[in-house]
Amino acid sequence: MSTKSRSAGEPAEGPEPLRRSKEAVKAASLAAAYELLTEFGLSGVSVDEVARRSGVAKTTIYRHWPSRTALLFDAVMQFAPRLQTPNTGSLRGDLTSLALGLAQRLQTGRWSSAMPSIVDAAERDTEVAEFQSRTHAGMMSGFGAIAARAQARGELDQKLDVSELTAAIAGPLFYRRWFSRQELDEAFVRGVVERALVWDCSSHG
Amino acid sequence: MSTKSRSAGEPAEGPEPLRRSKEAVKAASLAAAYELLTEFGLSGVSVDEVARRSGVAKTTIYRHWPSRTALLFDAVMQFAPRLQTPNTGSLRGDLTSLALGLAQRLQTGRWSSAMPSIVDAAERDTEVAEFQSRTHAGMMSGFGAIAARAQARGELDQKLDVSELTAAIAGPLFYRRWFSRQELDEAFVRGVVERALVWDCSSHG
DNA sequence: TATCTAAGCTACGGCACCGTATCGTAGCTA
DNA sequence: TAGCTACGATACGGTGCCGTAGCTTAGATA
Repeated sequence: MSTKSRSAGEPAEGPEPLRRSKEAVKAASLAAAYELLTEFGLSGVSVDEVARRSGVAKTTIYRHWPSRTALLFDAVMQFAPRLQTPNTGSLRGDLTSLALGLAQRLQTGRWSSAMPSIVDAAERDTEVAEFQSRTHAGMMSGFGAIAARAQARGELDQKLDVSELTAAIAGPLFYRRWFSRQELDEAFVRGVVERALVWDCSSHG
Repeated sequence: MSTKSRSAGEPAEGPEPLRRSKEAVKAASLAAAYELLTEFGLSGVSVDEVARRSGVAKTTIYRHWPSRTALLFDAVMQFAPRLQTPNTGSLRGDLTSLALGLAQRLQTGRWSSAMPSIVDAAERDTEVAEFQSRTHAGMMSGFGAIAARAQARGELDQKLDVSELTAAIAGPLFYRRWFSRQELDEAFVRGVVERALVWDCSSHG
């Protein structure tokens, strides 16, 4: 009821400054919003609740963001994950590594729990839809990088449509995670990658 | 302000019976709920709005369903679509037809607009999750039927995992519809099916 | 020490929603 | 005609939310 937080993040116990700096306040608000987002989805992020969790006064939050939506955008932006692009030297190795990383994120990442609510919002709000498209493209850019390298090595057909390759691999993973709700084990992921490789390498030649 | 509706569906203008039968009232409520669901997603279905749209008094709605959630379940159940299983005589023909039908539904079906909100709800409510799994399995049962026939004809490896085949085809379609937000043209759909066939037929032999 | 910036608190008006209570009444059936 | 069933209208209590107002005060800076 009295001891307030210390810096970005949870309400800690240090009796430090009862008043936080502008930056600390913004960070704490965003952290709480992020937390709520992953826990309850977009609709679970209310300004009142962010204020409660962060220990930042609601009025203060409104001094930093003009509306709930603005805060939400900032929070989503902040943690939009980007898959890091592996470089194993072979197309098969790269794709397998990337796919396994993606599967990992899908299963354990807190982001994957917030995703459906964003997709849902995008369904009826064009601004969100554009934002989501952009963010998503960024997240999946690893596929493009990998394909480009493979093409440079002559390992992959020059005129292959990267977006098809991406859909062929990410699609089945996403499908299992959110639609059929089956397990995403390593065998499945490797199978998906092999399927994509069979097509791209042998069937075109 | 005064003239009420006629039967199941929209508030029509005929000054017909101001009081509808028990059945008509239930049908009208469900129809309105369905409409709101496809238009605004799960969270857009409020009892007040259902009452407004259907012309059924809120009190009456509560006489038929104990809670908003119960009404929602009924409404979702009612229209959960089931892809009809084609029978063209060949595996390629069947899968292509099924996939094209699915793509069609994804792009034009009102159901596809409600889906993300259900997935989102399933993310944090196990009851919804189970419901969704079941419904989804039913919707995708066509793949199993097709595969079984192909296996009986010896066109398909007996030990193929149908769920992998389903994921390989439905996955990329869903992915494009909701995640990458790209167009789902016929060429893409056919490509996805070919990819699946290449694997299942040649690579195993 | 004086000043100024920005955080904190309490409270509010407005709205949408859930679920219930109360009363009135249409229309069927005995 | 009497009575029963189920719908309709209004209203309410309670909650959660958005965004704002008014005021206080900590802490950095000049």
